[in-house]
Amino acid sequence: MSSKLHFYNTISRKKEEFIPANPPFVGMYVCGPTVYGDAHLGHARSAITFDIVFRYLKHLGYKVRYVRNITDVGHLENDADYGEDKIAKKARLEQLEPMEVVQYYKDRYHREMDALNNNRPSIEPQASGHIIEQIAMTEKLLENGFAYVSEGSVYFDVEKYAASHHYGKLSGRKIEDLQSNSRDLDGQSEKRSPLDFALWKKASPEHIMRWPSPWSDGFPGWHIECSVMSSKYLGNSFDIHGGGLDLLFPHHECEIAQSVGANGEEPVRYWLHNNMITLNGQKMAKSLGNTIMLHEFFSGDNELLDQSYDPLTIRFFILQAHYRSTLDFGNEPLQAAQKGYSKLKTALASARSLSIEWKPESDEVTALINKWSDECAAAMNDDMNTALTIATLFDMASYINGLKNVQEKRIPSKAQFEEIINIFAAYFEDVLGLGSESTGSQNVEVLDDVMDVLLELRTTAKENKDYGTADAIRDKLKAIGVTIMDGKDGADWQVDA
RNA sequence: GGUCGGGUGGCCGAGCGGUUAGGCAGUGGUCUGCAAAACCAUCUACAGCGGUUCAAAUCCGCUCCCGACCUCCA
Repeated sequence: MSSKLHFYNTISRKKEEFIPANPPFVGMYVCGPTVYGDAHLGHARSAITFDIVFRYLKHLGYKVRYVRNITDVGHLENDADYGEDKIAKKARLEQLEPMEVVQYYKDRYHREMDALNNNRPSIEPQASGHIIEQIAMTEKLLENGFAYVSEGSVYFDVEKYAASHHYGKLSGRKIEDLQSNSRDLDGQSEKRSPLDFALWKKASPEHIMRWPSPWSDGFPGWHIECSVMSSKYLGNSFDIHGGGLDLLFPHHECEIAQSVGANGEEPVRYWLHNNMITLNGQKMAKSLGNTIMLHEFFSGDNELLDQSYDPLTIRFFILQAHYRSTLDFGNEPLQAAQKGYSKLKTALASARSLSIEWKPESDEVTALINKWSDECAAAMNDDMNTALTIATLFDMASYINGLKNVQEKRIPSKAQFEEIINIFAAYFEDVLGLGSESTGSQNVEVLDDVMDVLLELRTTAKENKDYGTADAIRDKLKAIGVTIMDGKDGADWQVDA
């Protein structure tokens, strides 16, 4: 196998071979959620995308430290909400402590990400726990002459920085264009240039989330937490920075400017951005009011949804598209995903319990195994083309299912079949995270025994041509979500997704 | 307006110079007491118009649509 891992690096706009700075260690930072509301499908796509990076790098043998922040200090809002901290606003609305709101949504976020089978990051730092470091970095930027104090707030001086560095290198923006396009926002009089962004913001009197600083009682700016927490846990220069495409500008551009301005080092070697999920061709966003919350998918409780969807169906749906493409949501595609996913899951389960007459090892089967193994690796290595990996898994599933047919000639040896299962499981479960966790082993065993009893009764009924009873057993089980499948040698069953 | 990215068969989606992508749906079979599942076979494509090339969904140009960012956002 000759293919090597390549990522599309946003900053160079090309696929590049991934070579960590300090192998076998890899540092990855991903922009996490603002915990003042529930997660929607877009949050799921980002989390799943970088969970795949995390899992695949580990699969390749790297030691990965995955840092994903929790934003809990709030940021400025425009319009009527100008100057008000998002979390504080919500808190007043609900008469809760701000940190109580944070805790509530953080817990829900974790539960939903767990349900999607995302591995937890290695470190999940909160912005509120790094105020001291954010103040320190702001001081460093003031010292280095890239920031200025104005009315108790501190701003990054973009023009000053741009005189000696390339501001816009990530997003491909030109500073002249930005200047001519900038809009008039309130509070810009404090800034020397509309392009400047806040490092520290003085809190208005009604703003309850606030911390003391050398400049004012206030709160950190929007971008500084990521620069601070990534360098704290991964170093001034680290391998991978991930996030949604919508964060490219200004957020990630500002992160580069801040880090370079403070530390004099280019912070990130590979920039990875996942694309958006669209609904009727438009992206899902809070501001557009067309978001569907994750818990609504799980419960089906949204008028846009025909039914509820299993979290792993959502995961599969997302992985069937490449992470850099937009993915259009719909009930029909989601239902297609549900069936396809179920097919793969069932194929793996039946492979694990398959017993047929094995043949001696054959070159033909060995060639197949090598082909599948290479295809899976090549697909993942090519900028994580999970859609292609899944296509290979479908090939393997067809082969596995076909082994029961008498006309199948390519019967493997026992060892070869075990290798096939290992490859399938390595990608399906470990890399793509699509294996469903078996819950409560003891209950499962009891259920197995109970089902054996029922199937035995039904078989007896069938032998007596008592199809009424046989069908009644099948129908009633179907009604509670268990499907009976009659086969050549006995019946099989599965719990519906 | 500026800067990017798209338009693939009934639906979703890979591919980005020569090979069946794949899934779901449809059709015809096999199997089955019936069903389900599974397997086999099969049908719909590359927005339009030009150009480059032995060869273009894939490269170039134009046209028409659509989206993203520039503002909190995955």
